[in-house]
Amino acid sequence: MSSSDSIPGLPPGPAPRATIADVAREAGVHASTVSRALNPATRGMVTEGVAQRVAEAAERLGWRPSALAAGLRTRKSRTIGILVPDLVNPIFPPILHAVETLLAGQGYATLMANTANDPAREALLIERMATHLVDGLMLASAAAGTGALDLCARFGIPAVLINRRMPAGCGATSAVTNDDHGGIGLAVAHLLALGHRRIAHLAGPEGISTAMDRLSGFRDALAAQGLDPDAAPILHAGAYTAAAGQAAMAALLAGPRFTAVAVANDMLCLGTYDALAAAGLRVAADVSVTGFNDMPFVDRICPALTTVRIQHAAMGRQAAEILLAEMADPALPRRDIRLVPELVCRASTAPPNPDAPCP
Amino acid sequence: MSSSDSIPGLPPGPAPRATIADVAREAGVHASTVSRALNPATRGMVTEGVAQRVAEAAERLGWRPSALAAGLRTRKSRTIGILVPDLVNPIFPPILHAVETLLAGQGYATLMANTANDPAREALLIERMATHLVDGLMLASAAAGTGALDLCARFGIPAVLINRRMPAGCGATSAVTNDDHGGIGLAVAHLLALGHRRIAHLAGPEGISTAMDRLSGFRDALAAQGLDPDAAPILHAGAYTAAAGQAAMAALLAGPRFTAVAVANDMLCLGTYDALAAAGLRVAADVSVTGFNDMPFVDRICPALTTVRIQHAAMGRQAAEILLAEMADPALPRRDIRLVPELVCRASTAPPNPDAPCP
DNA sequence: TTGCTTTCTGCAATCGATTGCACATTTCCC
DNA sequence: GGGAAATGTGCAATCGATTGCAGAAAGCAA
Repeated sequence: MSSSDSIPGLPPGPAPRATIADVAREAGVHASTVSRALNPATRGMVTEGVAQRVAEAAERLGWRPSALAAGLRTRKSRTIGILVPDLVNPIFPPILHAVETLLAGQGYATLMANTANDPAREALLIERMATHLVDGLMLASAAAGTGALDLCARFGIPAVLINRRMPAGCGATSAVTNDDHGGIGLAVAHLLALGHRRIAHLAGPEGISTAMDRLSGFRDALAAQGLDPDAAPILHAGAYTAAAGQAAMAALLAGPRFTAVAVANDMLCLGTYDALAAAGLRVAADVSVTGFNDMPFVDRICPALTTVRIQHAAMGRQAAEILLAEMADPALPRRDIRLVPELVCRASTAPPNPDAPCP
Repeated sequence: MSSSDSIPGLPPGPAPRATIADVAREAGVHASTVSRALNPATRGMVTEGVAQRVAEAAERLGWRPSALAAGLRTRKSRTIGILVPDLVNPIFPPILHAVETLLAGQGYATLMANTANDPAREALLIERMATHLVDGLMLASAAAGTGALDLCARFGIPAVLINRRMPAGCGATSAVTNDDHGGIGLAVAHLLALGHRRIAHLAGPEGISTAMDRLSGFRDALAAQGLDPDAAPILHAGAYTAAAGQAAMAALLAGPRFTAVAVANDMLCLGTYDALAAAGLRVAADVSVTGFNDMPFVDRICPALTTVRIQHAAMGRQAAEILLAEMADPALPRRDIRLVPELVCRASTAPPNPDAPCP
């Protein structure tokens, strides 16, 4: 039944793959004709009957194109690389999924790699992607001070940024990100509307655009309401992880009092919940918490998180489309897409509680 | 500053990549010598001084190997493919992460693709992986009746299965899975110990080994305590999704009464929670629920899920190691690794409540 | 110095598909 | 019916690295 049965008298192992030359022999034409007949783009250069014969021969021999051989000649691998900073953060799988689906539909394979937020590892991975001759690269790992884009430029690899931008003036690369500045404004407006006046900000790691934009958005949103941003407790977490969030929140709690905190990212919120619990404070009842990303499952945690929803799938899709377009025509102007987020109100926010215990 | 500055008088765009021939010219030796000097494995065939000179020339020209050209000749792409059934299910990212990390350490790139549980799509993706000449394939998407392994055999691609096995007698392929049969037994034993006697099973989709093994494990665990498995309410969900879990749980609730349910997978538990809430029943207090996988974040849902923890990272790591070993020596005997799971008791289970409302 | 290894390097073929160019048909038009 | 244009195929070079084989150089013994 299995096609791997070995034929007696022949060496074991699968039959060597048929090449275009085998197909040519089988069909009684030249290899170049086979190539033209089998490639949809050049199929028209060949007589209908010949194309038919070649297709049948190829089918009979079980011929499969070799992306390596074709790529060597055409200098295209039909492969796209994507670098994510932290695969285990659940905001990335939906993005990755959208990217992979769109690219697969266009016949591209996706080389995925995880930088673990490590610039050295990122550089190594970009080199390896270059070695594999990826036709384009999607970077979800952008951060200030890494030479990622320089590397891409040196290798001549078209690139787009996802989710994170580069600091301004860092060369022209298209990016698809969220309106982080405006998004955090939604959260702050919501807290203000609930009556909060002493609002803290648990910011993301410095050097990452999402952190910086949300921080400035936070300050601007306060200022717009006549509040003094410099009076607000603000602290940067060391990383976008629950553990870093817990540590930073504990530190915030040790400072001046506040009744609500706008957190830069949902992952940090998980730690924030832990820190509040450890301090004997209840989320919402004592301290309101807002997140950012609406990552999967935060609607099911306790209490369900009020957060700023971003468009995961649209982000991946658009970035992939832009990359393909720029690969086809490198002269295309670079684009800077900001997807608009929306606030999702759940149970982690409430009006300020004057009786809240002081930690 | 940027290395992509174009030199006046030269055509724009990045400089064409240096080839081994360029390095040879620069170093004053033959291309074959360059190849030997630059390849760690053959480095010894060349005089120290020459190797030095070649290395410097390569450095100066910014030479990068072309995996395509090398692969064409050696028939190895230094690329491994991995097929997951549903990237958005959070049990896969940790597995993927472990695989990617281990493979990257060995110099392999990882081609990732999502089958969306669709056998046709899976076949297409395997073909594409073959086109890209992957050196090996990791399948987390195994299901009965798909020709995935036949395809791999036909293309001569070494493969290992992760998380899901093939039905018995389906050819020899190494697999790294959980002891699903024993794992669900832990959950059932826990429920029995709490005093439950009428225990239902919300099973996974038919045809998937995890579902079938957990089902038989559930029945055997009941039988071992002298309970009649045929009396237990059992229903298969249509897919490993929250929505399918909710639908199946609603259907179970319409049947004979039970005080606890052992659910085949954490994703289904999310839907189970929803269905119970819709029926006016409280998790734990009215109906105890156990899951399987201990996927990320189920410790933070409400109430925290009692579940069977599997070894995500170890699974990915071991599977990758086995694949590499079998690639190096195809004659190696096939292995069938079962990782042992453990029960994690949280808040979704409690002694049976005689006063629970009847839905 | 001769003769025989041992070491190192160069030569050229090779992997499999693509493509510019040339040649051979066929078609068309006057 | 002859010449020009259009169309279809074959030829051979090419992409960039690897590797079996052969020859040159160096080392060593006699």
